Amino acid sequence: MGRIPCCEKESVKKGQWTPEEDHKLSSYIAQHGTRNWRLIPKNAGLQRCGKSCRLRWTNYLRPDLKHGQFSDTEEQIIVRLHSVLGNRWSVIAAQLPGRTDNDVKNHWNTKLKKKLSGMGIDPVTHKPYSHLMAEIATTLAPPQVANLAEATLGCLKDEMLHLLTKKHIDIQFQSPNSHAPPQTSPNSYNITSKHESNDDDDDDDTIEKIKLGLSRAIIHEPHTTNKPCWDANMNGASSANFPGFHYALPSFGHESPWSQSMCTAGDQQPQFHSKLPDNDSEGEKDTRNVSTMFGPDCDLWDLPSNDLINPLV
DNA sequence: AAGTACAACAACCGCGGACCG
DNA sequence: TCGGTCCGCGGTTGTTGTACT
Repeated sequence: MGRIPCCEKESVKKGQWTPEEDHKLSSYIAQHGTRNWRLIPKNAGLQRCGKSCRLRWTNYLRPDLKHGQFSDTEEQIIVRLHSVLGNRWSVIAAQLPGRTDNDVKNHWNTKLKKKLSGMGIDPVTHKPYSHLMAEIATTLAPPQVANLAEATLGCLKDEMLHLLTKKHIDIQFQSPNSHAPPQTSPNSYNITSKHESNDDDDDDDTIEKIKLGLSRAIIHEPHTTNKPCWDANMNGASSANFPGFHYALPSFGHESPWSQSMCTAGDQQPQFHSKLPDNDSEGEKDTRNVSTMFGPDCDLWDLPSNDLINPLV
């Protein structure tokens, strides 16, 4: 025996709600409350599924909802809670008055995930990508590590070029030995890009410089110590993308962070920091060590109990 | 001005747990 | 204890608005 449908699918309307429907639903709920969602659409004169009514009310019509932009403080709370709770949007939303789980989820998927990725932080684990790569590397045999490293370089390079040039990119790896397959640890790379237009010389100069810089960065991992130098100074460019909240990204001199971590796997824990908001002041933010907040043994990242609006179970 | 790509938001869907008789 | 029903959650898809070419 299957699950019975929540409503008769044929007779219910779907899609965007009209102002008239909103008014009907709001008026009915103002008078009768939200008991029994199944009956609400029928009694309110709506050709909608009860589920759809509930969603419309909880996500949009409820009078206590905030509809504006998320503040920096709200974003910080989401990131911090997500690092511990994962995708438990309803629990996270419970800490943000006026925000719904749908709001939080959408904001995470459209903005915060990208911000973290842009900072070199994996939005799923909240660890630096370099750290993840190091963890993966410890589980693989050296040849597999080499292949993984090369594949990752390719992905990163593609994405960086795409972001930087916003033009069609066609990248070719070329080994100095033309007979050798590209995956055999090339000593040099030749990056070429196809542009859809050549009418802007200045723009192309810039792009060429970017490509050259990337090529150099990819080719050489020279002259630095094996120890990553985690940047305790929070003024890096990456954090500028996330005002009010800072993961300190590792600084490896001229090396790519992940490649350095591959060489120093298990060697040193990153010491990254986060600026957290004062309870009320947006302007003044204290700095705490995130290793205690995001580490495996963190106690809900030292969050003072009065930071939480609702108890977390 | 038109077409395209992308971002943001709104809504839907299916599942699982809670509740109740 | 069990089955039926309802509600809430999280993932996914659809729609709209905006920027860019």
